[in-house]
Amino acid sequence: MGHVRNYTLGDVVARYKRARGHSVLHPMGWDAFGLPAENAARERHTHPAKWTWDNIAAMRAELKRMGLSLDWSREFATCDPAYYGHQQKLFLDMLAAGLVERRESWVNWDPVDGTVLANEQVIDGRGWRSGALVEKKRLSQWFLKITKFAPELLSALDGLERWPERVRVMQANWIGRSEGARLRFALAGPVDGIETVEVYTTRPDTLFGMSFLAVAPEHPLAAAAAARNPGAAAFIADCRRMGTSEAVIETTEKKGWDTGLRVRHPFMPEVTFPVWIANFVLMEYGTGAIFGCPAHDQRDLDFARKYGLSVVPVVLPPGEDPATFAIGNEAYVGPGVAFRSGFLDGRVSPDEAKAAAIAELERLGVGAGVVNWRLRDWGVSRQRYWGCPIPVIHCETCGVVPVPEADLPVRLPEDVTFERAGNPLDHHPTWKHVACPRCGRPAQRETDTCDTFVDSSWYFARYCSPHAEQPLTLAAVDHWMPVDQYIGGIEHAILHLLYSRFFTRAMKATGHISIEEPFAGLFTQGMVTHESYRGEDGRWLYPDEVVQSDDGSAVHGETGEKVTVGRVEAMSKSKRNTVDPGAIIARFGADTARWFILSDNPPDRDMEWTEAGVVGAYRFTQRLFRLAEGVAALPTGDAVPDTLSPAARGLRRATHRTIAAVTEALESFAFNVAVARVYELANAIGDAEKAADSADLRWARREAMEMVARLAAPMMPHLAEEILSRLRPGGALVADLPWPEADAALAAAETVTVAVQVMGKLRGTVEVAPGAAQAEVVAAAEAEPNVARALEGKRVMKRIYVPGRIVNFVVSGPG
RNA sequence: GCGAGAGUGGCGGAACGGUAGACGCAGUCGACUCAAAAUCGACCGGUGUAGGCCAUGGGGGUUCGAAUCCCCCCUCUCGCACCA
Repeated sequence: MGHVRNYTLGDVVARYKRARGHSVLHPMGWDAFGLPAENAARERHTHPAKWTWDNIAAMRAELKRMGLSLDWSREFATCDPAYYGHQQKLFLDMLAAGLVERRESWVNWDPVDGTVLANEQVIDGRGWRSGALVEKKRLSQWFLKITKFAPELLSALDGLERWPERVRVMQANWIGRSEGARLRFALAGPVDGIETVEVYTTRPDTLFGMSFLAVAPEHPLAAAAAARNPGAAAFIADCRRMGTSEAVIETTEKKGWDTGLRVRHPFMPEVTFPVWIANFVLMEYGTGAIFGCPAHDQRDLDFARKYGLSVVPVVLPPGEDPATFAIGNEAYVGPGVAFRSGFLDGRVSPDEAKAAAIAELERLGVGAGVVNWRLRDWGVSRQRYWGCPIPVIHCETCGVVPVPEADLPVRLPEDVTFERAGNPLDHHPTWKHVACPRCGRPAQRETDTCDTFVDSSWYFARYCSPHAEQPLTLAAVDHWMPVDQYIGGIEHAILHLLYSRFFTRAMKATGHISIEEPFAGLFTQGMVTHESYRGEDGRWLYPDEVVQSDDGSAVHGETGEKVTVGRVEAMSKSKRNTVDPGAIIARFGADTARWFILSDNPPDRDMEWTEAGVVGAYRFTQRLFRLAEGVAALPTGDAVPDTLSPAARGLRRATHRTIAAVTEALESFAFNVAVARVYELANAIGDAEKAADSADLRWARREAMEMVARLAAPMMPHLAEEILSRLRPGGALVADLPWPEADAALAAAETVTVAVQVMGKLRGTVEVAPGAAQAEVVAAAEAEPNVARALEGKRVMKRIYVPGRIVNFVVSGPG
């Protein structure tokens, strides 16, 4: 249902923009690789390809029934070699351009299943299937060098004006530009030839407040310590069981191990500090080592308190006395003045003191000011079957050799088994054994496949020329790209959208496209949620198994057992709180489903799917149809009226105001408001039915009814056509008509209601002409009886008048 | 833990810093009906006999005026790099 909502929103935009005269490309495709297909294969002994294609067929049928105005001639699936072969070409071009790199990194390893686990497959540190304690394991992996583009991925965010501000902020924080210093601490005595430890810090101004140095468990110095100290080795082994996800690392209890090694302070060579291994220091960020200043960093403080390390404040907050200022359980991270800091004393922290500290580090030749990025390169290797094969060959003589272009696509073998643990591509009997394209000797294919984020990082551009023999054709992408309106869930705010932004740049660098930013406009929609239900034995129940009993409580429709109604949450198969779109369409029709989806709430929020809401939408479709039949039955041939009775003028005003209001609502994605305006106009037509019949009112009713159909058409296209065909037998299709324009003169108000306040409290309202002079409005306001009573005995100090809106009297006096 | 959002009647929600609750759902009463459904009409935040007062998660602040802007707090949601 989440997809159905997403595509319904897109279809409204597509139909609306088409009516506004735009040439709209509204395609559909399938992001079809990934874990779910492999999980299904393991659990149900079906082939991932069959499972995937069956799902695609079912979903395609569903979308077609929704009446989406999609260009199906451009459809493709990412699991089709006709698609992923082009992706392999892109990969090879990026490899040649130096945008791909092979290096080692850590993965979650399930020692029992003998397989790499996704973070979501690690539950409380254990493999989801085997229950074994997960270990970190080092593997050689492929990386796309997104960090090369970090500066422009950040700066270009400013140009994405039609993106939600929060998404831009999240991406900026994710890229994480920071200015700080890299500096080397000399070890008091070298270990295994290691003489210094390099540290990155954003707070060189607090160096004099140092109390320890900490390295990541994966840091070479940690390994050196482990080699001579079993305790350190055990601590590192313990850290290896923590998993690789940052959320886990950050929420796990902070722990450390004192290696016994010591480093000299760069500004105070005679003073040394202990070197700890800490489980919260990330090898991937900065240099994998930090200096700890507990007084001015909360995490360092927690660590120092736990292990009894010194806490020395060196930044004095404004108004504090240097003699008495002390740190309790909260680090001071605000601005101040450096003290107890040697040559930094008296400098303003952080800015001035930072600059001075960096200058000194540079003078001493032990460090430098640097810009650091939080963004890491994108590891795309997956040790899995159901993904795009990475098109390289490993040869003992030639090393890594790209698959020749003529041999693309590298196809997945179909005869694979999921009975064995590990990657089916790796233990396939023949697939990986090939001759080296360069020297002809026996060699092996890469058995890793691509992260599915790669598949979804360029599909939007492929729609421009979906059948081309190259990945993209410049003429087509130059014509269509960038995507004018992209719609997706907020859960994609960072990864998918950032990868796509990077990939577009990488495609430009390899000559496939001429733009940098793939999505000019972005809208993030909320999830679809539903109540969840459980039977007496705690098993989850589907909504259509549950009925209301006579006393209003929920019971099982067949067995009558009591049902516990759980919280409203995102639809998921595991909780069975899903609704089948096909069944809804069969029962109520596509327009009802679309109307409910759009009317329920603002599209960027989560929507709750309710039976009552669907029924309400269905009733409205019936009501519109009845109204239309009533209007269609009126005698035709009335001329455009020259003068209007009050009833007809009122209806025409409502019609033209509705045109303006619906247009504005659609432009701003306020589809629920657009729906409300259509309801209002329908209500006005209903009222007009009861008024005395006259030629001008008949004309106004026809106009109003036609506009209801045309304004609702992007949302309920089928009924709109039906209504218009009755109003204008043999006439145009709504889909072929331009979007209606409001007549400002007809929409104009005859009087406006001005609210009258006394000291900001509403005391009455007055009706005035739209252009009435201030003096006139204020006089009318003062004359209003209730206002006059409130003003009695008071002195009016000030009269505030906002034309057409409000008068506010500021008074003084008793009471 | 860190980053980003959200919070308004019984429910979904509306509201350029200017009459809080448009519109819909549910509900109550009435009409129609033998009856029910459908449909149509009226009512529908709380409280008070009333003038009124109280109400937009909680607490402060800015302003003639705050759901809207600022600060602190609470709750929920999304993301945290191998779910996509």
